[in-house]
Amino acid sequence: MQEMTQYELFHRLLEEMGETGWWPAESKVEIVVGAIMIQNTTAANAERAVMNIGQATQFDTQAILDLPREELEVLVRPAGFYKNKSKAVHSVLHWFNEHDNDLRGIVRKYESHLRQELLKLHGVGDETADVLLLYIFDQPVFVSDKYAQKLYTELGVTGMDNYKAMRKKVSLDEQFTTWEAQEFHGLIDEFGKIYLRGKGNFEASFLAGYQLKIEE
DNA sequence: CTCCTGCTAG
DNA sequence: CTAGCGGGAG
Repeated sequence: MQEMTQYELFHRLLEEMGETGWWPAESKVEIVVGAIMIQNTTAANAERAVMNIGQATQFDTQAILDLPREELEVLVRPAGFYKNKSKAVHSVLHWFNEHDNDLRGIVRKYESHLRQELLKLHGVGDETADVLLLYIFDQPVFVSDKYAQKLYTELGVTGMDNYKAMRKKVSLDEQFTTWEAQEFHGLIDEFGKIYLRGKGNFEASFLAGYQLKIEE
């Protein structure tokens, strides 16, 4: 059993798999839309809905907000949960609009309360809030999605069962830059798609036999 | 805890 | 045919 820190894990993943370029999107609005579409859905289904919305609106905030609810729902449909996700897209973009789409201004205004503010938006829960902090507001946070929970559990970290316990236990090592934190999440998910789906796959991976050391 | 929804890998 | 997705709300 070899021990490694989160930062060492990040570099190991990067060496083995290469840059992921996460979050793959051409604009912040597309990232917001994608972050909501992906909720409990496969990437292929989410991508269809993202493309639908892009074709209809070019990811223009006002164009999306101007869509009648039923039209937006039709575009979202392939990603599933179309009513909730349509509301979620609307609530987040409407909130951005109220702040003149000034993302830096939002960060300055809310500072350390930003996460709590995001959680108030309909359709934004723990994970999506962290995804937005990481890819929209460029803050180096750890996103504990299902793959991260599975990976950390495989690496011997206990108490990964629910988000709050996890957030209390796992925070990124200080040395992570925002870009590294963004890549880290992408790498964990790309790793997860390959090695954390069926059983026995992890044992066959390049991370088998490692223990993750979490700093207190 | 249950429900929300579409899609596909197995 | 069902299990399970890069979750969230009530």
